[in-house]
Parts: sequence; C-alpha cells; structure tokens
Amino acid sequence: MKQENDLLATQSTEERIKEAAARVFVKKGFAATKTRDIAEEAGINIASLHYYYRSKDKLFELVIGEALRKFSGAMDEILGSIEPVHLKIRKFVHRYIDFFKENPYVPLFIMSESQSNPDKVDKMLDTQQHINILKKQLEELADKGVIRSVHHAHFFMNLISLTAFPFISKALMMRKVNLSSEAYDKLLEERKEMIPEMIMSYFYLKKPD
Amino acid sequence: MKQENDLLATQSTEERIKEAAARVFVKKGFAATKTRDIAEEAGINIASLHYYYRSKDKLFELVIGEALRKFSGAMDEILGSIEPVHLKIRKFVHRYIDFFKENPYVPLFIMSESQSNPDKVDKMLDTQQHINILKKQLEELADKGVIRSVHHAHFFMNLISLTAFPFISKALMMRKVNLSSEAYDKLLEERKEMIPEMIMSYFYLKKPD
DNA sequence: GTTTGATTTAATCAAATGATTAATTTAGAC
DNA sequence: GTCTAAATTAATCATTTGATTAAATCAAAC
Repeated sequence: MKQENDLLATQSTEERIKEAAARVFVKKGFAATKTRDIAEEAGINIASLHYYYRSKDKLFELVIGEALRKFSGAMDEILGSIEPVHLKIRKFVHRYIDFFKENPYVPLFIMSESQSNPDKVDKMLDTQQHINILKKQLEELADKGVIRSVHHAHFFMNLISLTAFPFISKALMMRKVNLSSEAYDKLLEERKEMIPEMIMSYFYLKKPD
Repeated sequence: MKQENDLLATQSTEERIKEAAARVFVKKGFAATKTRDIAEEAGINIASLHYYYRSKDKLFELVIGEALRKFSGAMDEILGSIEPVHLKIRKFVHRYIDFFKENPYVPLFIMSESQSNPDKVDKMLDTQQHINILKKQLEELADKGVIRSVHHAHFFMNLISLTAFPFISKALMMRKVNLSSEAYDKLLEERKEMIPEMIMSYFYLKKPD
C-alpha cells in the first residue's frame, strides 16, 4: 500500500485507533462516544476497531486504564518519597501543572468516571500506601509544632484542589474572568509558585528545617 | 385512580418526571441517560415524558438550566454585593458548602457539561458583571497595600477550587484517605472556617479594616 | 351518568449504534 | 510469480433508543 502521508505512515492502525479513542472518550465521555466517531477520528473502518480491540468496552477500559496509571503513577512517585514535606509540595505542584498542561482533559475525565463508574476507577488506583507516608510525615511535623494540627486529608485536599481544579474549570473560568486561553495558561504557570507558598503560609507555623 | 402511596400522591406526574430526570442526568450525564431510565425512575410511561416535555433534549435543557440558575444565582448574590471582600469570602464559602452538601452532584455536572456543551452552559451563566465588582474591590485593596497585588482571577480560582473541588472529588478522595462518607462530610464542614482563613492568610498583608 | 378534555398506557416506528460477516487487499515467505 | 496469514473494507445484522400513535382511563363540568 502506498502511504498517503507521513502521519499515516508513522503510526500503525492499532496505535491510531487507541489514540483516537483516547481523544474522543476523554472529550465526550463513554456513552456519548460512538464507535463511528472513533473510526472517523482515526481514519479507519469500524470493523478494524473490533478487529484490534474486540469491543467498545474493552477499548475504553484500556484507555481509561492508561490515563489512570499515568495520573496516579506521577502522584505516588512524588507523595510516596521520604523527602521533606515542604519540598514535596513544590515538586508535586510543578509536576502536576506540567502534566495537566499536556493532558488537560485527564482530571475532569477521572472525576466523571469515578462518579459514573466508581468500581472500574477504584481498582486501577491504589495510592493508599503513599498517602500513609505523607500522613506520618504530617503527624510528626504537627507533634514538633512545625505545622498546624489538622486532619491530613485537609492538607491533601487543599493541595489537589488548588492544583487540579483550575484545569477542570478552565472553560468556565475563562469566560467568567474574561481571559483568552493563552492568558489563562500563563496564570496556571504562575500557580506553580503561588500554590506552594499558599499552602506553606497556612500550614507552617515555623520555618521548616 | 386510587393513590398507591403518599409519595405518588404528593407530586404531579410532571413534577416527578422533572425531578427524576435531574437525578438521572446529573448522575449519568446526558448521553448515558436513556428516556427509559427516567421513566422508570419516575415510575411513569415513556410517552408521558414526551407528553410533558416534548423531547429528551428539551427536558435536559430545563434541568440543566435550573441547576445552573441555582448555582450562579447564589454565586452572584454574594460576589456581586458591595460588602468588604473579607466578609464576602466567609459568606461565599459558608453558603457554597451548604449548597453543595444539598446538591453534591451539581459542581461536577456543571464542569462536565461546560466541557461537552460549552455553548448551552455559557448562555445560562453570565456573572461577568458581578466578577467585575469583586475585581474592582481587589484592585482598590491592592492599591492600598492591604492585599497582594496578583491577578484577580487567582483570588477567584483559589476560592472556588478550595470550596468546590472536595465535592467533585469526594468519591475518589474518600478512598484515598480512607474515610467514610460521614467523616468526609465532617471535614467539609470544617472547611467553612479553614478556607477563609487560608485565603486571608495568603492574600491579606494587613488586617482588613 | 354523560360528555369533554386532559392524562396515561401499550404497541410500534424509524433511526442510531455496537457488532459481525464475508469478500477484498496487502505484505511477506518461499 | 504464488501462496498464506494478516489487515482492511463494504455490507449487513440485531438491539437499543428517542419518538409517535391510537386507544384507554381519569377527573371535572354540567
């Protein structure tokens, strides 16, 4: 077969289907995505989709699984380390803002899925262990009087809220505050510094050592 | 017709359909919701649904419209007032946490819809004007050196992120931090005090007058 | 109790949609 | 070149689903 262009030449059909599926699923959700949409997006025949992936369900689980692994892999790696908390915060925020800039639909996608399909999502994410490391660190700091003594969940919630929500709400927020996508992205970049500072100024009663 | 029970007796069919639709749409999203689901949830015939609301689309627009009006109505009322900013923050957070506790699916629903259906959502929300009041207030405070001089969007983003995200992520977060729904709700209640304090401690350089 | 309009129901339609089939084409082995 | 397995396509199937229809039921007016 003569390759019609480089784009087609560089990727296998199998690959193209998966990536097209990821785009469409993430944008429209599972139910609103039709196999024909994916086929069109990938530039292939519907039957090829079934040839490679058996069913829409299987393809979806593969795609969502990858999104979740990427997401929680990055999270665990940072939160689970034994680095001091105040350094973790910075790393976490920087890495997640970069990650979300490249995968802007992932956070909302995960939230939506964990609403409509809690079991599927749940099985693919288990960060329990790493959160416990963070918890222990926070308890120690609280004992020493370095940070406020509040439930560790608040710490975690605040960190993720401030980092992830502006991505989830980008479309809405842009309108509300009347900003272009570029201007908004610039603000997101600023948050890499702002969020750690904000968390620190609230939780830390003394300077960390 | 003999009424079979009080629940059926107290609501008209029309009302029951709308409320059932709200529950199902909000839980599963537009595409995943089948008219048969709504009919079953409401305990009525599919044809009655069309009799009262013409089409699935019309019913959806009605439901989403109401959710959005409730949401943005509350938001505007508080943010648009001329009260001092530090009082607004408290009111906003208290009111929204109460609102979200009663309507826990609304925030995620709005985010999902503004992703897949930006135009529909956009037309129903116009808080531009009230945000401008807040913006002006923040600029004045910044000029006086009372608060940090950062883009007003950050202020708004932080406020909403800290308030809304824990509701959007409740399902996921509960697992991560290993909490029951009740324990989680207790944390949400604590946030009524924590969030204003956190925002204040970061943005305010002097005590507000 | 009859009539009338509003409401509800069961049955059905047409289009959309996930999946399959059978035929065709492609690429590599010999 | 020929053969074979893999890949791709067009055509089609069975089910789901939003919507409609026509008949049945209900409730109020008289």
